[in-house]
Amino acid sequence: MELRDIEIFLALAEELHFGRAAQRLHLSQARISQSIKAQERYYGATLVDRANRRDIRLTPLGQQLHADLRPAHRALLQAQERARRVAADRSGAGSGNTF
Amino acid sequence: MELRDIEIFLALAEELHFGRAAQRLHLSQARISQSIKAQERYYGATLVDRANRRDIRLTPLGQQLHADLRPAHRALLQAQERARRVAADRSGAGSGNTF
DNA sequence: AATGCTTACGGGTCACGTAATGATT
DNA sequence: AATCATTACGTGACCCGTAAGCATT
Repeated sequence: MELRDIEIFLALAEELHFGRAAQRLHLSQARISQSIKAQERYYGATLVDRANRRDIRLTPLGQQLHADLRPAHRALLQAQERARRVAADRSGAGSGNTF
Repeated sequence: MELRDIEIFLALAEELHFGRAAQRLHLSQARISQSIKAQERYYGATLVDRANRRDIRLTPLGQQLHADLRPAHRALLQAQERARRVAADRSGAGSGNTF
């Protein structure tokens, strides 16, 4: 269970469509399916209800997971982005040297 | 940059010692070094100050990153754990069936 | 038959350990 | 020389795409 899988789940949860989730992440449809399947094994329950082929839906567990995971993932990205920005500022402009 | 790297950084930030961080995660010392080096490339700055061999220290950027990353990572783990718990409850006890 | 998810299969990448090297006390 | 971090190198694992399969409209 790595960050990439979490991003795949979040994309699917928001697109509610394997193909569009794949497009959004520049991945194959198969990869989305593989990852979701693995995550469902990991959690021990289905996250996505594939009843209709027209539009899939999240199970209650999937909805809960999405609600919990999204802000946490966002916070993680922001922490990284902030660090990169600070690093760029330090090395680029500033007082003229690095220490 | 995946979850495992973040965990390695967090362990090192708290242990302030490559060997102990390795023990804590059941990894080799070399792996810690490799991962931290990769992350420093990723962020474009040093995160750890290796001045003294006795005890290493986080750079200011490293401290900031740790402060930001730790709660985000914690939230992520909790989201996963909560989902697993719910899944276990649903399949185990309950009203007697799954739908 | 067209659309869309899944399964099978193969390859390139990389996480990781072991071993060797380097630096500091 | 003992301790601790880094570098070199090889291997097993897994991410991912392509292709084939299966189900629904």
